[in-house]
Amino acid sequence: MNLTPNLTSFVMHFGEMGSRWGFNRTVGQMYALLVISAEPLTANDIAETLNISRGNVSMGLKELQSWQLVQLSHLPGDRKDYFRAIGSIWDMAKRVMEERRKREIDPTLSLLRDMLLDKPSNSQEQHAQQRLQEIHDLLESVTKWTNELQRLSPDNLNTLLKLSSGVGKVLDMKDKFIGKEERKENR
Amino acid sequence: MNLTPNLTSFVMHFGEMGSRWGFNRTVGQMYALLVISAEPLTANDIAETLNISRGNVSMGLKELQSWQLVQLSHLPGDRKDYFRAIGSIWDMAKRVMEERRKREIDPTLSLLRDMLLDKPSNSQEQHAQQRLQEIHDLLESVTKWTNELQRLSPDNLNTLLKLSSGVGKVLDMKDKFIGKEERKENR
DNA sequence: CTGAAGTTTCAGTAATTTCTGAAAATTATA
DNA sequence: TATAATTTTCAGAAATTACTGAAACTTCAG
Repeated sequence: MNLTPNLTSFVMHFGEMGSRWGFNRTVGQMYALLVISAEPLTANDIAETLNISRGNVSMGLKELQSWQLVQLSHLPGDRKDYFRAIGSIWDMAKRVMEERRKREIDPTLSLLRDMLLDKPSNSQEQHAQQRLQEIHDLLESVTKWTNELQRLSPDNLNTLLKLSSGVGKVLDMKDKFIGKEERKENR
Repeated sequence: MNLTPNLTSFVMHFGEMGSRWGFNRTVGQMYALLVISAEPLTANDIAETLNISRGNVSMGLKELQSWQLVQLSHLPGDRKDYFRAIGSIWDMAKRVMEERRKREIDPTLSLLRDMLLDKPSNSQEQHAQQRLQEIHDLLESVTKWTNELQRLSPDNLNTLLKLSSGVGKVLDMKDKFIGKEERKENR
């Protein structure tokens, strides 16, 4: 398959970004290609279009499938495996968030839980535990919140994002009007 | 400086996680160490405690300063540079979010804006542009929303997180009660 | 100005991650 | 069952990223 220069540059860019989003360059390229492609593609199509090895494509597709971003399908009378991107772009964002939470937050949270069970054995640990507690609470809030997001439909996610920025403004107002003393109590 | 085994394992763990959060292993370790330490530390303290080279510490501190997570301070009558973690843990979360948005979202958003200005030159581009538009809109929403978050105090951030999960439930209810037809119109 | 105390830089090396491609495995067809 | 079509695996090569440590630089005190 041949891409226009514009689309090629998008695919390449997405590859670079991919590495920041948790998958490697070629996996990013592969996903971008599948997203913009109108029809499902075979692994060979992908390898050819992106100039990467067949083996690499196979591994990349496996990863994209494990992220549930890509789906295998078959054409009648054709033995080859065809792949296409599944879900809306919001679904993909949710998947990425969830995956990142698993990798980036969950392990730390569980380590922190364990550490906070131990009584601090000296003043160094005493001070450290306060800090750890703060981190723990933060991560726990974020986890709860992302769980919540997972359950929402794309429509509702959109609504929520918009509501949130409004609420942010309201909370700001509250701060402006309520006296310092009262605010201190809430800390 | 000598850490208890517990704290050592936390620092090491944070190092591993660091690489997933956008900075490398030793930078993560350095930050963890500074966060749990009651007093500011010198670059030498850090190098010794973590068993890493002095040069590496220097580079790492520079990076942490650029993220505005660590601050240089001086002790009276002492020429050495002391460093400490600044801000609450929420401030650090905000910084990480902002930094990641800059690296992970902004460049893609600006590429997409440019691409969407071009008229699609054939049916392949036609289809692709629809997809790109969706991605663009998503990224733009997320950007607006993170800008909003940046402005909130830790207190209000907390409140907002809690509110959001409530709102999520309400939106769910709406979906349950409103008939399918009506929902379709909103798509 | 000199040198001691401290910090930064950066070329080279080490460690890690990604990619290739040939061989092995799988699956369908005749 | 044999064989042809296709996919997967994985050892090693290539590319990337992180780290070291010696040399260069900065700053200050005498």
